[in-house]
Amino acid sequence: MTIHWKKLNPAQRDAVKAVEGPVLVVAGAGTGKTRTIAFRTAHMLETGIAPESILGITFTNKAARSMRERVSGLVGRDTATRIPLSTIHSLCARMLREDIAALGRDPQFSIFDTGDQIALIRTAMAEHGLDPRRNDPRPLQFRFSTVKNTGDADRAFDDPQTLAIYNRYNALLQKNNALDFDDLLAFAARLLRERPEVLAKYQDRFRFVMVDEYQDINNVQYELLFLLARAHRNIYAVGDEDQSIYGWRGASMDHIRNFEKAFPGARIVKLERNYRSTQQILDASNLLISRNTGRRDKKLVSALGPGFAVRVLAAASDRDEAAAVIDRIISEKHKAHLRLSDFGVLFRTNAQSRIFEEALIARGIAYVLVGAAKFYERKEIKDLLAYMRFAANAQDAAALDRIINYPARGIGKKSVDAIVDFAMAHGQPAGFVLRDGGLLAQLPDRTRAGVEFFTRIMDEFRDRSSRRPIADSVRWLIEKLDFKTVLEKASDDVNAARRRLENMHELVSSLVDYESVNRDASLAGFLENAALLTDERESDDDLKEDSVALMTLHSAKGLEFTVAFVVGCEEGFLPHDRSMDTDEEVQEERRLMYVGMTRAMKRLFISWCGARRKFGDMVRRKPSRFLKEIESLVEYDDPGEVKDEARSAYADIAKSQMERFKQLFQDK
DNA sequence: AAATACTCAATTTTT
DNA sequence: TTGAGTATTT
Repeated sequence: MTIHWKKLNPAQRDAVKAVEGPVLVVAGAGTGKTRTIAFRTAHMLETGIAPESILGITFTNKAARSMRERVSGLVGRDTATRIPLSTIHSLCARMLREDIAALGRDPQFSIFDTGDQIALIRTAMAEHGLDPRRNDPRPLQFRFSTVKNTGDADRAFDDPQTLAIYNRYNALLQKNNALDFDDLLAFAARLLRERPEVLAKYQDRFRFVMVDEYQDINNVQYELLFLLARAHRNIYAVGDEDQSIYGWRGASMDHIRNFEKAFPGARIVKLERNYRSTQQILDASNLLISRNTGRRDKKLVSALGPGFAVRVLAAASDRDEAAAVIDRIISEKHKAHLRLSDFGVLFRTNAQSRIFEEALIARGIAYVLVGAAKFYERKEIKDLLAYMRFAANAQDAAALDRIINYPARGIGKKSVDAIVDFAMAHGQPAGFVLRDGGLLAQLPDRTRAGVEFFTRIMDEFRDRSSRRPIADSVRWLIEKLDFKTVLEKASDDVNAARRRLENMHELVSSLVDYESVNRDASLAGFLENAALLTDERESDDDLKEDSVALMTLHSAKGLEFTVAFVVGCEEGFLPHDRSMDTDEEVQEERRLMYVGMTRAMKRLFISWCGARRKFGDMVRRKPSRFLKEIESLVEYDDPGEVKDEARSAYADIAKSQMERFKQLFQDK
């Protein structure tokens, strides 16, 4: 295998050759980031570096997958699979399974997702005299997460009650022998910080550290990476501050901005040649983002020629906006011989999708809602996983709570409380008291029968799961609990029931896959995968059909469309009403718009409307300040052009809107 | 325990 | 307007 250096531009070549020492690659949108990382990896392997020593960190499973695929294409699958390339969460999970005992915790821990966290926080709230029905636990969940990602709970919580709930929440996690997503990082960081021998082991194992999306790391992730790289200083960070859109989740741009300070002598390589979009799209995007302060100066230059100007569609109402966008999709599709999958409609909030969906359905155009209904978040999957979790970790009370009476077997809320109280009183995890004679004696007959049935099922399931194939034991469970009937009863439509059952079997299939690639497959191992795999698994029908993609601006990051629409470009959406109090927030909103704009390859449309229905009633809307900022580089839609395909009503409205649009800007 | 009625809140969501 | 979650009824 040899590197084809000619396939790289000079900046990319520099980035590929930079192997030793700290390197920051500033990779603008569409500048061939993945290609560069893949080539660099191949280059390293060619110089004799062991694949096992190159740690590759991404934030999403999807990114990890695509990275591995690209490297596979260059160095072959056998070598590529040996590279430890994973999300930072799964890296931490693996380190903790190996070494968490050094911190006095059980390596068999469960991983709690947001739903499990909420349940525990509810309990903790109730115990501290805060009624979870009157007080929404979600803001607390959010705050706790932020605290774990930035550190120091004592300072973060002003009132003692919140601090007490936070401490209780963590105690409950420990009782469940569980870690939440943030704990995975926090415990891993603590492990490396407090156990020098463990740190030395990983520093030695991972001689080269490579991090994607460096602009999105938080403080804990930074500490982790810093510790790993401290000794050898081989850290390769790739990112683009202009695409940092997760500040609200604790990501901090300080790290990418202070890279040279953290790693003195660092090399900076800028990738500015863009292979995705035409120049006029980039000009408008560059102009918009140049309004942000404190950024490293960067200007994307297209390798594809000038192309078309960015076009603004102004509509009278939200329905008209949807109609105008769809008219454009139809006319561009014919004009440029495109497929539906060449089009992407990008919006700020999920609620905006509905009106586009309705309009698309009405006109018989296929679409996919990207990011919706994540596979592992579906109820039937979580239920099934809860059985597996409880089998793997009998302390996992959150899982128990989910399944002890599902399918219904006569165990009511009262009885569940009794079980929990009993467990508390005896200082034992709930799962362990289920077969206690003293407890069973207090339960009514029907309930006792239910509990005994549940215990029997769990025993047999656990026993079967300890042998391979594990998939068979899950199939057995689905049969034994008769989920087919249960699901049919629970859903009003037969198709929904069928789909849910199919999803359960889909989970079994992924278990089969897992067992076929992992020699030492275990229930716990599979669960770890599942807990960290919150990606949607695209279903077969999504892949088959040619369809327009609908998604939020956040989920559009990393994607590209021949023709992209950034819709709802109004004050209130961009920037969002809830994110315009501080300049920091507005700048992040601007980056969000920038991410949306740079998704477009050949044509970019930006739309807005003068009135839209919100929470039931019509409200007036004004065009976004961001539109104003790029006004000099956009053209307004000429309704005449789409007349053939469009309803004539649209043409009239658009004409009047165009006038109004200009007026609105003059008002300012 | 399940079905139905009411109340309240509504940004984004890599794991 | 829609939905999630809770309270009330059957």
